[in-house]
Amino acid sequence: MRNVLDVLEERGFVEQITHREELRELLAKESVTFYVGFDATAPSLTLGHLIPVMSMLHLYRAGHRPIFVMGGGTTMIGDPSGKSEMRQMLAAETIAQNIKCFHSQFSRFVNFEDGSAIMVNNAEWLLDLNFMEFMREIGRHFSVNRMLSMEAYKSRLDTGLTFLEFSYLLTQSYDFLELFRRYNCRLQIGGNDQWSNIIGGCELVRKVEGAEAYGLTLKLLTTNAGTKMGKTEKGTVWLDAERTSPYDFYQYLRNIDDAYVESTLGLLTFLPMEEVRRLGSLQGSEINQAKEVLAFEVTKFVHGEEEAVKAQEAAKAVFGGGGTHDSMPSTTLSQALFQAGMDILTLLTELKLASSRSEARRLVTQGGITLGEERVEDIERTVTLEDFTENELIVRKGKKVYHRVIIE
RNA sequence: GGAGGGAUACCCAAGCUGGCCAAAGGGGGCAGACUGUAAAUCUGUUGGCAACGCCUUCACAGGUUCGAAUCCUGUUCCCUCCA
Repeated sequence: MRNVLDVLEERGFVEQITHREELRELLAKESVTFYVGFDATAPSLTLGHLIPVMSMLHLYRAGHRPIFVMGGGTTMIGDPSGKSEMRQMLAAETIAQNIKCFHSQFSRFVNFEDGSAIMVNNAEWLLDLNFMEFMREIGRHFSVNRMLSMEAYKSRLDTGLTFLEFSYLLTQSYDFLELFRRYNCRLQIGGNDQWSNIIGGCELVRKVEGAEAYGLTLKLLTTNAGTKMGKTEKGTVWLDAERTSPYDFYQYLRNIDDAYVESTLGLLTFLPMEEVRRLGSLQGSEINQAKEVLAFEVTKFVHGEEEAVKAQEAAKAVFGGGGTHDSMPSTTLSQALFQAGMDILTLLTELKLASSRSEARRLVTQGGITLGEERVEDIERTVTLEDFTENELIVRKGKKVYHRVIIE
């Protein structure tokens, strides 16, 4: 059997590793407990979280034990890494609620029942810490001189950094120590922006416990604009179907840049690498096949096969020949509303295709709105029952946003 | 605690000798052309509305003025230097 570390590297997960060879040997000879921390700042995971989750699953399937650490305690502080401003602190109840949501989402991927995977909240040990004890036991191991030279803090030095944020490194490092003590956790994985926090933890475990602890950082999923993947103009791509429909989720991946198809396939699917490379090497419009595979596979993984098939069929119906499909976003409106006719601006705002009448006006004026096959050119255009075919009307905004209006 | 600097639309950032400012420029977004439901490029657009006008915006609350993002006062927050 192949070494998981090789698998992770081949699939493009790994950015940096501490003690690579040692870690590789360890992973080969025994079941290793490892952890990834998640900040519970929202009630759902996002597409971006899928990278750490996938890396965890590769390890999980190779027989290692993952700990999903919920940042119930650290979320109350806010990590300054990679952020230009201090994060807003969340209320404890909100965090607790978010953690519940995370738990149910993770449960789809791993089994917490049989102990092969663990979920804990670091609030358990962080909230009751005694400051003086903490400083004497933990604080003494950290050099401020070194911390100040870290990339994570440098950028904040001129814009301002509170001590609360500065000590984030200590609290996260302490997590690792605590997890080592509780579960013999030996490896911490995180995004590359976590590198300094991770090293902090490794070193702390080594200093205090004299044990071998390792760290590994993951590539951050980014689009070519440099923005974090999974963050779109309309906000975040969520894994929760209520927040991002399977159709939109599918479409997001279906529309990914050519340049990222291969790497994303490696990271977000379990397809064999030969297949990933084959799909990634497709040229010209051929690569659309690869995008379909990518979108389908990931949607299937997150929402299940049934939803994935529906999303795919809906996409094909829409983009293939102007057909319609049940999975297409739709809105049902009363027939009475169209009896006298509804003006196009009202309809667009009603369907949330435009956030204001001004925006709707702009869209129409610029030729961005199509009703069925007809491009709307007049902002005075009124939509009546005659525009519907079998009680349906497809409203299109731009090239890709389709919305089905159903009357009853 | 003392001295100084700052707060502008989604973000960055001009304006700050008062009217020509719904506010330059860039980024981002949206739309159009091209295309492959891609990228790059080009074009338009980007506070709201009963829309050639009106309303609400330039940290917050007041004031001066015919008129304020621009001047004055107070408040809050942030930064820098000194202690």
